[in-house]
Amino acid sequence: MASEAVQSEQRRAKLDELIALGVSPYPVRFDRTDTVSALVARYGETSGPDLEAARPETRAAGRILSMRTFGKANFLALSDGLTRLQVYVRADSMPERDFEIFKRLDLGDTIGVSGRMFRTKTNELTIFASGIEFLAKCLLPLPEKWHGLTDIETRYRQRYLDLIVNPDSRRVFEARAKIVAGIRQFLNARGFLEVETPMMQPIAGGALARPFTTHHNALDLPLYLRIAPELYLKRLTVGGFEKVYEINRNFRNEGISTQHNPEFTMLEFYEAYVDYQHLMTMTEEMLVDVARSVTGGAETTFNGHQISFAAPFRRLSLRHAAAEAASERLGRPVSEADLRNREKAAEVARALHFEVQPSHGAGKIATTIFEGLWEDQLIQPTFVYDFPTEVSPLSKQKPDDPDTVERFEMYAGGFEVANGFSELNDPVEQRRRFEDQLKDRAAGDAEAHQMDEDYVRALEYGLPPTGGEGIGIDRLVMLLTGSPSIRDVILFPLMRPRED
RNA sequence: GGGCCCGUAGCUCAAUUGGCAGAGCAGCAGACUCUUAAUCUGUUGGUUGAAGGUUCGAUUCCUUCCGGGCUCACCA
Repeated sequence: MASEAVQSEQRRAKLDELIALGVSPYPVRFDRTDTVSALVARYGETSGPDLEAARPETRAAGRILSMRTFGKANFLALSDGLTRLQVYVRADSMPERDFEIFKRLDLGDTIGVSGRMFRTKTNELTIFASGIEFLAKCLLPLPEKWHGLTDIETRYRQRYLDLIVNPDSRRVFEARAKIVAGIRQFLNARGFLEVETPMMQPIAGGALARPFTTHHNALDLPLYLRIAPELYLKRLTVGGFEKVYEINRNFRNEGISTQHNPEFTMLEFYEAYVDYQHLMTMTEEMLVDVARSVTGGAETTFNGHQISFAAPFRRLSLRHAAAEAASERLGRPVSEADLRNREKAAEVARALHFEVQPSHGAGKIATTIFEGLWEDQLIQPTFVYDFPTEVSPLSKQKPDDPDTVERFEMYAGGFEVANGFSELNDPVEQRRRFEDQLKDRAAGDAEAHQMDEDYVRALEYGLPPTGGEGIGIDRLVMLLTGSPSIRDVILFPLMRPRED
């Protein structure tokens, strides 16, 4: 029998044999002199004769990912997770005890190898083993060596297995780390201060979304997992931190899709004395900088599209673009003025088969039309700017147009990546906007903003003119790594628990 | 939450119109002193996601449930 349970039994039996030989089954440490990656980096270009002359000694460790045995001459592939290196094992070149260990090894076991570097007859860089130490047992059979692990569900549920056998998966998460590091470097170099603000908040503000709820026992206090750090970061700008940012998790109790995970990572940054125009320029600089650090250039391939982060990004005025697309779709003229008129805008939306709720004003309807007609076509990085005030409770109005705010969203790959605006810093107007939100809330909109008295008070102390922006890190990583699902760029995406 | 699709050995996949559940890898036993998905000989391994139903007979058809994928809605 060789079901999984039986194979596991067989592996355990080999471990018991090692114990009987006096081998420690789970030793505490192995003093390696080099990682496998370091050895390949150092000797990857060194010729066989040069290695024979130098005979460099090493102690390396890793997981066995393949074995080819020939009785007396044996080869195995040792991996440090990042790189593979061949090990040559022969009975007459190591203590008998070490060869007894070797004979009882399974694919997936972790070992330490001491020996010297050389090249085989086929010129492959190899450790000529003079000793083997057993370091950890793999009690379960690994996925197949050639096809790897392709089952999507298993890859997400058992990410460790995915990482062992699928190097491409590992590369995505290495790229993710580079992207985040690149963003920090970019902001730090410009004098931004990284801060941490509450994940648990008495009022879930800063965005329009349903929160997760929790409870603090000692204080008997209902709390929300934050949906955004925005209102806390702006309090810090009131406090005199003129350039702040935070890279951390947000939690939104909404649907799961290829572009949504209930917890996701967001960069938010705020800079005093700048407006949304400045933010757009800065975003172009940041993204091309980060793209270069990951892909080597400004280009990436996503869902079969070649995407370029080279500046300048396309710019579309929301109402203008919505009117233009609606005109084209309906075959009759629709003007921006029409989209500012509630009745006319609603009529256009219905003609386009978009849902219009009684509580929706002209601004919400114009935004719905825009998103419905444009969003999935915005493959190249595009700034959509000048949003209706109605859908932007925290943004500052344009000086000459109170129905429009200085706000933009950046789209790429067919979805929203960033959202930024000139911050509303008039406490009277902010209170009025919150009150509008409360009306929506009373009308049943669970995503409408709550009143935050302390935030209004902070504004009363005076927030300087400030620009602020959020960038969805997961989505940016999707674009820069060519990953079609957000679950491919989150190590442990949320899954429904499975009964084992 | 709605619609469509998927679930067969540890892994990757087959199975004709409803007619004996199979292969490769891994495993096990053996051969082999430079292999590269090593090769060769032999061999183990299945509650076909679960429970019902139709049928002489179900991996196959039907129902329900479980898990997943895509998509729509919500949203970032």
